[in-house]
Amino acid sequence: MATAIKNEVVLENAMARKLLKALSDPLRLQIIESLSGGERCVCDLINEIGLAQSKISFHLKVLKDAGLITDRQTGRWVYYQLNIDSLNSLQDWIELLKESSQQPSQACK
Amino acid sequence: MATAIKNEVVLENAMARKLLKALSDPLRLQIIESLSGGERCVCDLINEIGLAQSKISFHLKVLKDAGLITDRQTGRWVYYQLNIDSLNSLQDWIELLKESSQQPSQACK
DNA sequence: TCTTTACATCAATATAAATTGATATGAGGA
DNA sequence: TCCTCATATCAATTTATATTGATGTAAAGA
Repeated sequence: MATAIKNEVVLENAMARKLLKALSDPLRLQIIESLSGGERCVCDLINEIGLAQSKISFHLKVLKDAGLITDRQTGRWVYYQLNIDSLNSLQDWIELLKESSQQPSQACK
Repeated sequence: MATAIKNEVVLENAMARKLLKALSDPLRLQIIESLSGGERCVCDLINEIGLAQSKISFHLKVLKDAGLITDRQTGRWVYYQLNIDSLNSLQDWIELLKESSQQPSQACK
């Protein structure tokens, strides 16, 4: 495999790692699923999910640090949105995984 | 939304949750990436990854319980393989997330 | 039947991550 | 300027998860 391509794959893996970690918490998934309907401000998320504000803020930060969501401030409100690019990367990563995964093993002996 | 479709989405979410959780550990990702090259027996995984056997076994179990991999025993060897169906589900789930995620929020006031 | 090999499981411990309740920040309005 | 509201951050604690080293199991060969 050419070095350039190999580096790409390694990068892709590192990114996937971050994204998957961020997606591994049930509350964060609730947030993600809520944002999948479109941009939301924190106050709406708090109402929708019905949990402590500090909790929501904490998890929003995790998601943002991973690059899964972006934010935009308007006055006192902060609006969050899913970052489509990150979702595409994740899909690409999965696609790569599938590619030659069905090849049979050589028998151990 | 029709009940049948809604239930499907809920199911999809529950499955995604399990898969993402299983994928959230770096060692498990190493295993997954190794298996992305094709079926492997545990002994090969241990050599490739270079870590304690009990550790590998533990994480293989987590991955298997989540449905991400399948196993097949032949004599004393157990071969693991990625489960393509689970990867497809995950891709579908991501696809659904993307669908209407770029809709703008209504302003808070 | 005894031994070895490949793998799984378990109990104890270590590590990492989430929750809680309180406080901080910074924008806007009175 | 002072107050309120929306959100972020923090330290202490709780809870969840991974690691370790030892032991168990089942297949195969001597």
